[in-house]
Amino acid sequence: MKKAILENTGHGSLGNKIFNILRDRILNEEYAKGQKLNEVALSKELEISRTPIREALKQLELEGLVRSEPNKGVFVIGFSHRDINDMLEIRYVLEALAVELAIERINSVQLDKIKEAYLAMEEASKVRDQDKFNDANIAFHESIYKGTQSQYFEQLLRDINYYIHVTSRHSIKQPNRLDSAAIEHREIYEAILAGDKKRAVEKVKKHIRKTQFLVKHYYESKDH
Amino acid sequence: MKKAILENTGHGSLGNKIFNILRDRILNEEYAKGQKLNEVALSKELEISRTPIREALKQLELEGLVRSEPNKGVFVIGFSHRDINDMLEIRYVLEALAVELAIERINSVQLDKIKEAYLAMEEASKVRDQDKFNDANIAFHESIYKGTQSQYFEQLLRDINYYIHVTSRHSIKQPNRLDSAAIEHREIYEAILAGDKKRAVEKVKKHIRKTQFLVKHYYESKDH
DNA sequence: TACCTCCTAATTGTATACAATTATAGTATA
DNA sequence: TATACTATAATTGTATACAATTAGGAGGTA
Repeated sequence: MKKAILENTGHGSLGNKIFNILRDRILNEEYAKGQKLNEVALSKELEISRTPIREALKQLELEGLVRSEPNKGVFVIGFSHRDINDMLEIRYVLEALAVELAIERINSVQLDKIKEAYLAMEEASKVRDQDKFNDANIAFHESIYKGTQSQYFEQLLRDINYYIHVTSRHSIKQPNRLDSAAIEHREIYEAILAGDKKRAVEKVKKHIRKTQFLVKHYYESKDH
Repeated sequence: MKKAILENTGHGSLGNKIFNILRDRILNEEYAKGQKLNEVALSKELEISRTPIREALKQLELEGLVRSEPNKGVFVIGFSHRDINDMLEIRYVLEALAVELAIERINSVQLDKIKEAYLAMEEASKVRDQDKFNDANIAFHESIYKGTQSQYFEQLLRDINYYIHVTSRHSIKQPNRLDSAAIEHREIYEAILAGDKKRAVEKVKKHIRKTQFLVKHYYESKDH
């Protein structure tokens, strides 16, 4: 019964599945800030042993979503609007760097995937399919990360992007945003294809700043 | 007998100690690239159970130093000179961003620690104490990271900095580098103290670029 | 009441046992 | 010889048992 929760959740070991579940819970603020994540309670709830739970908690700790106090337990750190904004600032500089490296190093397969993702975004934009658009959006950026041919870079940006995406996905759900976002991605793709670093960096920066502005605006309007 | 290896190695749980040991081994290239890290072999060598070993391997995986194949094991990824340079590029943009944020947010305690670290560097430079200089250097930068008041930022930059420090520490061991490095840090500190973002960013960038140049030069001369 | 001490229960840390998967080697077959 | 199959060993994944540490409360004392 309860195990259904595990079935549609990522692939790989139980630990990874639990990690995905807990990460989403934290990013969706289902746990209060500072709340302790009890191992046996979680293992009972999810009907598995403590071992995969501990694996997942370790992973969350390294992602910076919980902090672990020796012999005491792990506690939810949570995040503020400022944290989200900081993440976007980090993403701003790193995406710009990534696209520069990608232009130098990307191969044709990865380039095709960018194009594919961009076309999917354009299509999703036309039919107003937010979910499809989001998936294509993620695929677009991850293809750029892969293009850097840097394992570390790829992983780093994927994590940051996921964090931002989950925490601020509501703020981007604006129907008329899809069209402009599609255009922005097209511009980025074309600059990469042309091997024009300067233009690519400029377009990426413009895109991230726009996203940042929307997120910020969303939270400010929510606070008042 | 063998347990002596664990005694001077970090604090906290066994898993963390093992993590530190294995990370240093990988960064010091004591394991060949692609080599498999066998859990029972490691647990026998270090005379502990598999549990802390697995913890450490998980941590290494998230740091991007090993990759894990389901039901097969974890394998050393290793790193190239290009990886080190990529790290320095990432550090270049992130340190610049960090110092900007730090100027906005830093408190007096953290500011004092920067000053303290800078003075220690100057002293170490005078007496040509490389180890003391390195420690102070790390403390200096980590105080800036803390000044951002961003848990995530702090952790991210600490990891990157450690990676760079361990992999390229030989290249920076140049006695006459100490003096100029001390001056560079002094300039950074003074700019932070004055709250001059523009100048601080400029000085940080100059400092990282210089480090990057030395590391690059070192590896290029080693290759030929 | 306030504070200390001790005891017990709860919780985390580590070791071991068991299950599931994968690698290896040997044999049979074409 | 080369290939496919099978049995066995080795290895990882998960569960459970045990050890060490911490939290919380009962009871005593000033």
